[in-house]
Amino acid sequence: MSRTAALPSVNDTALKPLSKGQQTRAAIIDAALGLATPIGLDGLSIGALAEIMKMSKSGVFAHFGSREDLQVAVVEEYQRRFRDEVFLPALKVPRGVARLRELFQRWIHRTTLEIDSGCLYVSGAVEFEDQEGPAREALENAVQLWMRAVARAIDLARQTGEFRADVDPDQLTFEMHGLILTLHYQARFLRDPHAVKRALKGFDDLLARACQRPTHNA
Amino acid sequence: MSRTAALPSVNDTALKPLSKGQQTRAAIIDAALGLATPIGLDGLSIGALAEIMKMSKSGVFAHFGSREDLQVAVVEEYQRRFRDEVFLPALKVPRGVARLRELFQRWIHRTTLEIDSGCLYVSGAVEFEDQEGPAREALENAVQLWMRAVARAIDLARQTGEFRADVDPDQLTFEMHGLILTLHYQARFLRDPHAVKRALKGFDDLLARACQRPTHNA
DNA sequence: TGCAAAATAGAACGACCGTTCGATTTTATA
DNA sequence: TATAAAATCGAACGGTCGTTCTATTTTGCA
Repeated sequence: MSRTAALPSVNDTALKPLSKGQQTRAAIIDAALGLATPIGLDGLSIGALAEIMKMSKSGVFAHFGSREDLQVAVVEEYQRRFRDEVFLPALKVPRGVARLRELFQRWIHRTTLEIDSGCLYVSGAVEFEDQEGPAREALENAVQLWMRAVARAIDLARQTGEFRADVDPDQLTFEMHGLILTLHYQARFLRDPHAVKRALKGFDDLLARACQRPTHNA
Repeated sequence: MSRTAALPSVNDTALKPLSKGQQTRAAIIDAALGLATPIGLDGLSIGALAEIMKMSKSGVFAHFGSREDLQVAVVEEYQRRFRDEVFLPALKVPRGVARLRELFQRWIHRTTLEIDSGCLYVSGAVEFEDQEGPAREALENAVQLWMRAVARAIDLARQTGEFRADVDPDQLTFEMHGLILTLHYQARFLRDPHAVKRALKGFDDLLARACQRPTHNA
């Protein structure tokens, strides 16, 4: 309840050196993340988590009011890392196509790493499709925020004049998301070794289409 | 074990009018499909299934040697319906772009219906990413078969000369799959009302690109 | 119609789940 | 260092799960 929207940075390194409780809590969340990314948030069990942490079930449980709160904490930590690895570094690249390209490459790179570990934004979306509650809300907020960030980067590429004026940021975001999702699907489930190459090729085609001056219709 | 690859049609209507056991088995699978599409194959519980069927747990269980066999049966039934609704009808359309378009439209249509109910090829892929066994194999076989069917339809559109000669069927299949996956994601999880429109627009762009004569490089 | 075979029921099992509660240990502070 | 607070433990709870048994009922065929 205290920081649903704030999402303070990991690098906030406040002067206080973290109490014992806070640092075990952080360690639990870290372990939970490693457990939830392959199996999913639904498969996350407190018993298994306790075993990894070499703690009692109730000891782990006490750090979160409920399993649901644990799931929310895991989602927020995942979001934090995604933001730090993908979004923030890309802001250093000048706005326009260059930044969008950087954004997508980092997105691809992270997805590539997740071919072995799994992606919470994918598994979570499937698990919480029909299921309401705070965990779903946290997940949806995180994804929506990221989608809007991508659309904004596209819009900036249009404002710089690199993209055609009639490029629809939401449409292009949709198609980029599609490339990521099918990359994940083909590589992680179907074990297709060519998936990364295909996603990059697809993105190049999208860029070419968004840049090209209108040569013809249909 | 008896029909892993055969997958006999529902319309095989053999002369024998189905024994009592066979028809309750079919009814159970039907109910299981309705239960598994929203929740997933992992969430499929024999207890819940028994309640729906108004049978005892052991009564339901007896029709399948194990929960795993039940999952396989559900996947095969899902595959059968997908084939009957999407693939087979499209074969009546002449090969080429027309048939490919028919294929995709039916695919989209089915995905649209599944915005409320869920898709086994999506939820199953997530659930069985790291999990070996017959259920995963059945699922992977079904999806691979469908991917190959799409790629074949694309190749035929190339052979008719409608598509450029350098169009890569697997690449285009990859991108079409992406449109479907993000349609499912955006519509079912994020509840975006524009998702269908975006997927259709994306497909039109893919077609235009595959048809157009090489006007420039860059 | 009679009878073996098939289908279903019902109870019980061990395992794991999230959660609660009271006791105990560890931490942080005055 | 004493002491209140925070952290952790251990046992137990009710629940659901897949699965296994043994009866009992229902089916289908001679």
